[in-house]
Amino acid sequence: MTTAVDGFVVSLVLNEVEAYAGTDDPASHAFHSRTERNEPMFQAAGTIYVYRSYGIHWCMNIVAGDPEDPQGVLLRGGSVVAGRDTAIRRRGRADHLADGPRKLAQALAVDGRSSGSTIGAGAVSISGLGTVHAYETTPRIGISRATDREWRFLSRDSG
DNA sequence: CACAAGATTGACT
DNA sequence: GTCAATCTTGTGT
Repeated sequence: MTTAVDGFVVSLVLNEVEAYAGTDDPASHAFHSRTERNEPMFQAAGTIYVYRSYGIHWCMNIVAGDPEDPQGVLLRGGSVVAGRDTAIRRRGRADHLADGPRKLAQALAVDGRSSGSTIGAGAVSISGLGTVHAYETTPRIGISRATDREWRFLSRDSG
C-alpha cells in the first residue's frame, strides 16, 4: 500500500494484519454500538478507519464489510519498499519502521484526519490486491476477548 | 458526573 | 521484565 502526504510517497508491503468483525466479535470496536469514532466501520468497504489506541497511538484499519455488517482489517505490520528515508524521518529512527499498528500508521503519515476517507480517493491507495502469499494464522494480539479466534494473518515471506 | 478498561509503544531496570 | 503516557467509550450512581 502507498500514501502520498506532503509531497512524500511511502510504500510498504503488508505482512501482518488482523480481522475484526462487528456484532458477533466482542473484541471489535463495532461490537457495542455506533459512535462518532467507529463511524467509518459502518461505511462501505474500502473506507479507512483510524482510531486512537490508549489515547496516544493512531492505528489504521481498512473497512471490509458494509453498513449492515461492519468489519475491518487492522494493519499491524509491513515492510517499507519505497520512501524509506521519509519513513525513517517520520519514525525518528532507522529500525522498526512499521512493525506495529502505530508504527505502520506513523511511517505512512496516517492519523485521525484520514479516518473516514476512501482508499484511492485521498492520500492512501492500495495496489496488488488479489495477490496471495503463503501465510499462517494465530490468535489476535493485545485483546482480552475472543482470543480463541485465529484472525491474525502473518505473511511467511516478506510480502 | 465518576470511574475503569482498552486492537500500544518506548524507556528504564 | 516492568511501567508510565493519555483519551474515548461503556457502565453505574
